[in-house]
Amino acid sequence: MNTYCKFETALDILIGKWKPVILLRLLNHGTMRFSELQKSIPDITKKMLTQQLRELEYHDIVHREVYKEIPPRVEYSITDYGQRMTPLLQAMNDWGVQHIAHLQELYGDEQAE
Amino acid sequence: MNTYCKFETALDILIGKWKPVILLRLLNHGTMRFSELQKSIPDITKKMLTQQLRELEYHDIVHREVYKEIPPRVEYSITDYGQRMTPLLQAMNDWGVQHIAHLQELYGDEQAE
DNA sequence: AAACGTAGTATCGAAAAATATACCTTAAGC
DNA sequence: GCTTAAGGTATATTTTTCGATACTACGTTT
Repeated sequence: MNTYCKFETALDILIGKWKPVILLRLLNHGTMRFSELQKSIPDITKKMLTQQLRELEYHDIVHREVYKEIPPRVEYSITDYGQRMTPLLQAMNDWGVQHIAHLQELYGDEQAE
Repeated sequence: MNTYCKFETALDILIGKWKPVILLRLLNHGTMRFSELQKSIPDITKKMLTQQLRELEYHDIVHREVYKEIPPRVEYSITDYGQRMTPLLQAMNDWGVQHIAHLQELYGDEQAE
């Protein structure tokens, strides 16, 4: 690890209020259409959902399949490339779980941060 | 990985324009005093540096050692606990490097995102 | 011909985050 | 008794992100 470091790249595609949730939904669920995603994520607006999905699509993490039907149907799924990211997500998750316990140890219940 | 997922925790302590850089400086350099950090990070303001250091300190990633001298001296370093985070940072970094190459492949040089 | 359903886009504004600027404190040195 | 340097705090302003609302397109149903 030197002065030129790119772990921010991984952050970039993960940050934002909604990206983690969207990713989780798609990872657990396989393929989902827009409306399913929206229903499964309370309080997300169409605008946010679209925006975040487009960003994930740009990064080749999410695939967008449009069916030329009326009413329209658009299905989202994790790409093969995106799947290759799951070990990292898992590692981050494990660290996070561990860290919450660590904070607990340090500060007790005073407020769960 | 299920519906209850905490990889956001790892994100939390890493996000922000400056935290990654600060972490890197301290990881590469060992112990640094405030002014050294500030000099080594172009354009960061005192306020930002202080704020980010305090957050890292709260999470037990950074240690702050105050010397009661005049003029004051305060040295920052990565805690032992913080060191245990480096494999994760490394993994994120590796993924990031790889991902930049992937984007290159997909979109060419059109603009480096 | 009006209403419906799906998957959006467009516009505006509020809230949160980042940045800039000025000021404070301490004791030693001039 | 003013200046200097370290390590800040306080306050204001700019920038970015997020959200609320309204609108579009198009076939199908009523």
